[in-house]
Amino acid sequence: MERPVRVRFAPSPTGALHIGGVRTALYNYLFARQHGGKFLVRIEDTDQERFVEGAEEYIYETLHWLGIPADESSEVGGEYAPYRQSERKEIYAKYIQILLEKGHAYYAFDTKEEIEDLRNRLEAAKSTNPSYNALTRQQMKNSLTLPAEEVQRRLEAGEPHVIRLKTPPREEIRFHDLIRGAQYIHSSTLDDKVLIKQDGLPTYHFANVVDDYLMRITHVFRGEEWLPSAPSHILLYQFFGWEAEMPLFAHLPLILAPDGSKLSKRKASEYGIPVFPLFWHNHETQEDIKGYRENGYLPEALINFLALIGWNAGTEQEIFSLEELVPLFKIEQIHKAGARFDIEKAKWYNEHYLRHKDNTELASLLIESSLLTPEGGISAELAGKLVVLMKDRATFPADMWQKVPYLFHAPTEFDATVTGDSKKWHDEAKNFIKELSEKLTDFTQDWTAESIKHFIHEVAEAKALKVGKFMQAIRTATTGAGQGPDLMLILEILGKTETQARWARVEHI
RNA sequence: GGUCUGUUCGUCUAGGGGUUAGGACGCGUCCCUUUCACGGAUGAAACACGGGUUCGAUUCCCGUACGGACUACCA
Repeated sequence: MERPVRVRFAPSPTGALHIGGVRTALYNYLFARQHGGKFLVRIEDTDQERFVEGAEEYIYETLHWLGIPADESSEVGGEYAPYRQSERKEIYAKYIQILLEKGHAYYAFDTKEEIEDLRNRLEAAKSTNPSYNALTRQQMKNSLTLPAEEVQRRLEAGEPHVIRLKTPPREEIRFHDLIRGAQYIHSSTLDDKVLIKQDGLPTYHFANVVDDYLMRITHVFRGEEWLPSAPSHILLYQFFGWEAEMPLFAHLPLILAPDGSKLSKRKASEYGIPVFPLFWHNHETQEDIKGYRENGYLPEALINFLALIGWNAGTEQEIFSLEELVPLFKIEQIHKAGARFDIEKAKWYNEHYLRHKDNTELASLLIESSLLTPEGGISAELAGKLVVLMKDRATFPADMWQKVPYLFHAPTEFDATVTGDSKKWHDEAKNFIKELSEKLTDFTQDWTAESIKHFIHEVAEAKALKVGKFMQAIRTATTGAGQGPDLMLILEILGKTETQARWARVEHI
């Protein structure tokens, strides 16, 4: 009875993948790996009107970037191909026939206007279930109410129609959700879902059940938004006689905006939260939107952060690699309530992984982050030094050069909390800096942080002065900022000539 | 409106009939440090409300309030 675990991530290529979808994919991946099963990606492209060019490639690029690729997909193929629903049309046609023959589905010829009329009437009458359902279908134009000959005639004449699920009027539907436990829903609250649309393609409700069955899916992880329609899916499994092979369901809590509402694109940008994993160009609005990757988030940080939204190992551990997550992930530990997105914590994870990253790797990330900017083409040598200088004070790779503009341009403004403070900025300090610049002419050693430090100390000692008293003044005169990373390393990066020039200018500050 | 679903520090969460209700992010203070940051230490900060059940409820039950999802020939 134990079947090999097979889970699927079933995104719809209607635009860039949403961050919530990324988490769903991650949970699917973790579960599959843990059980030595298969993780598949099935493209749910049955809505031709909403199809967006490039969206499918985007999904795969995201999974590759995060290191959670699919075992079977429309990209790599697999035993149960095709994995694109638009290519499975005949399969659905065959299976809907079974339902039709068994009397669990029926043809409906109603126009959109007629359906809208029905809803308006029912709402006006304060119906508790104002929909096309087991009760109201009696008043509509369908193969249940029309004479068989007329149905036949309409079908042969090619009249537009849909095929609907014949929901039983009074039946308790029960199923077990792995996260929420036992679910009981009365069929009288359901509607007769459209299974096959007028264009001949199936709706999600139908395609998803048929495909999950055919692809031997054992567990369905999907967003909470599917919970209300799950009973209709259960009905489908029952009508097909597939209960024994029905997958177990786990409806994941939603990821919410900081204010507790749905994390929409608009809401997200309002709070400075990226919603997309990668860069996305919206052809409709001509909008370019940066993703987590372009913002400088590391994949391991995103994975760790996402995994902990709505799930917890039950320990006090906060840092998990993908590999660590695999054996630990438990459905029972998935939270029921929606979780608000906390960008500060995401940044903290990024800082953590940044600090633990290999310097060479960081240097190439840094260079990459500068490529399309005026500073572009930061040399490997400079990048290496910047990493040492800035690793501990950066949230994103680009911070390592963006937070030190004075390394690229001499400052024109100087921190007034220093230059305006007579205890920190006085003639003695200015004279000392001036002297440093003059003495630098005779400096012949290698220009390194170490030798520079030695030099400054020597000059100070010769005059019986304490260096500490001038350090902040030197820093401000050099960088314009009263605070920052290691000054000696900054001077080393600046080079002797530039350092001397900046120091020489001290009297004009 | 209806159906479903949820509610522990500001946020993510652990816990579960008797606990000083634990951790993390963020915030405050201190230490380290030439500054800042890192790091370390430390502090403030929560069981939505009302009824039960019970010797005892934050924990179990029922309501209330407040969220959220769904209510398409979209997924």
